[in-house]
Amino acid sequence: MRKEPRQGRSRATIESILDAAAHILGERGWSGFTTNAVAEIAGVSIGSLYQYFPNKLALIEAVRRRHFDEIMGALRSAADERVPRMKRIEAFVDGVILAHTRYPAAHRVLLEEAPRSADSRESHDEFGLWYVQGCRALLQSAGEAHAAQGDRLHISTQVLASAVAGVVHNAARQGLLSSPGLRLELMTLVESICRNNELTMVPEPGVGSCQAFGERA
Amino acid sequence: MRKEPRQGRSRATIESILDAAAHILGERGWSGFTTNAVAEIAGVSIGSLYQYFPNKLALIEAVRRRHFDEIMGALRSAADERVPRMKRIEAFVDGVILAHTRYPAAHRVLLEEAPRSADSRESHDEFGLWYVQGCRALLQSAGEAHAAQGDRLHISTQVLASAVAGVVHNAARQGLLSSPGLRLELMTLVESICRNNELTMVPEPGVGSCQAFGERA
Amino acid sequence: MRKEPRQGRSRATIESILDAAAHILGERGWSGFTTNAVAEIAGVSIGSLYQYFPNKLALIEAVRRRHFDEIMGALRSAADERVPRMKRIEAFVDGVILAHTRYPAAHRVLLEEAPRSADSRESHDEFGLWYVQGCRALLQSAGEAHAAQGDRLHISTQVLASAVAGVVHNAARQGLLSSPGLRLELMTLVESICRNNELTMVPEPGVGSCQAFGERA
Amino acid sequence: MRKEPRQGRSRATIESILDAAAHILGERGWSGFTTNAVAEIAGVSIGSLYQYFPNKLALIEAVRRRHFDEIMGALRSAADERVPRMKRIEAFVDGVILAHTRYPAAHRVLLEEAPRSADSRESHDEFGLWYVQGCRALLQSAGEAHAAQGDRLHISTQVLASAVAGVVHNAARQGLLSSPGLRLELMTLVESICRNNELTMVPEPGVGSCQAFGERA
DNA sequence: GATGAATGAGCTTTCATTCAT
DNA sequence: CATGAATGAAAGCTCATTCAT
Repeated sequence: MRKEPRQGRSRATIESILDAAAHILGERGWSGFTTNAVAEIAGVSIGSLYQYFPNKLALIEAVRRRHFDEIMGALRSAADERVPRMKRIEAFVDGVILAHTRYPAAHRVLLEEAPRSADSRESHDEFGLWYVQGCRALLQSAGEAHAAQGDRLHISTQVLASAVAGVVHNAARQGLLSSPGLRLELMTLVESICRNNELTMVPEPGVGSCQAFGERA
Repeated sequence: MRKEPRQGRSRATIESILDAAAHILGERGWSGFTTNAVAEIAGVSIGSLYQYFPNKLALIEAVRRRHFDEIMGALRSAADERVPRMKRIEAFVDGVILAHTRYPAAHRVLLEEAPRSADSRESHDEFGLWYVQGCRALLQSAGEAHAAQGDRLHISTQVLASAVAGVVHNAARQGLLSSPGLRLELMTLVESICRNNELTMVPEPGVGSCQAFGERA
Repeated sequence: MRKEPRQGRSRATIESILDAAAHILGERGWSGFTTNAVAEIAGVSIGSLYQYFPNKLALIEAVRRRHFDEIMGALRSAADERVPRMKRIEAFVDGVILAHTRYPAAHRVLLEEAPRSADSRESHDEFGLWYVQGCRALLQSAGEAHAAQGDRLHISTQVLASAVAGVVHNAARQGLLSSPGLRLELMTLVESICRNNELTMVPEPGVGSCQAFGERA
Repeated sequence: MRKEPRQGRSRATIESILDAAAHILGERGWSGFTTNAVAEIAGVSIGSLYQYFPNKLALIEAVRRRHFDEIMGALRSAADERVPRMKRIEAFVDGVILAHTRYPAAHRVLLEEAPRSADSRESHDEFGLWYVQGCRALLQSAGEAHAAQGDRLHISTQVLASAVAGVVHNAARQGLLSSPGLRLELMTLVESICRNNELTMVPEPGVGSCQAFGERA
């Protein structure tokens, strides 16, 4: 951000710019996301937009931050180890779904299409990193002592993170976000990944189908 | 395609253009996908490119077709009902992974970012439709007589399709495509979704944890 | 026009663009009429041009309108039925000549070469229609009660319109626009067509040479 | 022309190229006149076209020559001084109309839109010059001893040439070429210009309305 | 502070022309 | 002789960004 808003009206201006940005991102995709369009939808002049955001990337970075803050909230509420596992998963899924209800399509664009700011490129994306870390925490806390580690944990984490993202973003596109069935299916999915993470470590016959593919290598 | 190649060298030209296109799509994303860049990477003049592809959209449509043909091959080999369920899932997962090894990142861009050709816009994307249909077939054949139907099946299908896509595309980005762990985890994921599709229809106590969320509404 | 100018300087920009456009149209013809050339001559950037005119066609349409407004003024001043016929013809010819003095060659290009905007294509060109209507009015008012009608009038109108256009545009090309002889000859031409329109309806021997070709079919 | 055709088939090739060129010129105008399009319509490869015509300009120059030969034929037949004036005008008008019946719209494009070959630019266009000379000859022969000269003749010639061209080309566009009324009106027009050329030299009261504008300057 | 006019690099696409086959 | 694949300059147009008002 170029300068901090000092008065109330500039804070409102910034807010309307961010809303317009999220709206356009979801509605027209990254290729339809132009600063002029954002300014017009926000009802601000293009000059005002550039008074607060030095360039296009800084603008989506701000939008991204808002979105990710919501996601991270969901992950934090799922990280409380005193709560039983199911409840944690439920909190995670509900939080993630909730975070996508305002601008359903925007988040996928943010995560998949929009380029990362230059500096965070190589050290992985900052926000993406946090999200993955949150997923790993969930896996570890879920599996408690039995949780996998190393490569195995890394892969499970990636699978959990990307499966949830894929399902939620697609559901947003299909208008299925508020469907109870989707919520249920998603919880089952998360739970299944969590449980599989434990099981493959201490394979016990008959517990689940997972052992059908029992790790040999 | 604007015209069929008659001489040998033009066939080679077309092939190199498609390769370059897939390469750039994966490397620079949709916004970095410019016809000039494709021509340059392909080592042909921009004019040659336009001799075979009337416009940018026709070009990605051709790339998309190549990619989707591979995916559909995987789905077809998983559709053989005489083969046991596990084998079918294995064939599907292996086929999907294989289809992403040449240009790992390109397919996500193709599916998520790149705009569809104007005519296939409203009737859903033709290729996307086929992919989803293939997933539904897998679910139905997997669940045999017990398979869910209607809304429930619709959601399960979307979840299967988007979870697999999400995981594979992310794995491609992370360089995990060839990891055996990823393959295993993915098969477990698919199997879990398939099994859950049955179970929630005819819930039997003790079979799986899925009933923990047993449908109430 | 894409947007109305709000500040003074933009009005000047638009004016200079239109002037440059008319200039180039006359100097280099339609094939030499490129938006980049117009912008350069106008002394503005190509981006500024496109801020006011959404595309090339909208630009010439604006130039055309300016030109046609002048022509229509000439026709209107020739439509006053209280004025004697000769005076009306004089007003028409003088008006038409005057309308071509600023950018002598531009108008021919506008009328003959430049493509019409897509929407006015089939319903005949709007401006061309007005011009022809004006010519027909002149013929009818000139011939008073004796004026021809139907097919005959249609042809006379087309001949009047195209002969005047042809002569004036050629005179502009040859630098003869300001020659008094041209003005005289043009008036004679118009008067002759008007008179011929009457005579062939009520052929009286000896009145004019026109009956030499007296209509037989 | 790049090389003279030696065999029969190449003569046929050239003929079909010229026909295609005239066709396209009339149908799509100068901006739609592309060498590739001509080759395609002619049913020849683009390479063959360039074997006979070194460039685009040489091609239209050839088309122009064919057209002008027909026009010049009309003018020649109107130049025979032993024939009475009316007959000469009739021959001219009929010849001009006939010359436009094959590719009605092509000739206007040729005369008005298409650029002249570089060398004939400044010394006026060669063909255009011939046409104007023919018109002057008609005027002089028509007016016999009384014909005007100098500036006066120059202007009359330009008016005659441009009026006829304007009317005929417009008639071609409107599909009026074969209308007997058009032929009649055109002859009257030519005759009127011829007669006016004489009359203004030896003004006699009461003969025609032309003296109403009697030259004062 | 806010505005919006101005900028120009860069994109997609066309088409006259050459030359290997 | 004929073919058509290949070329690339140049066109129309967009949009991130600056800066005078």
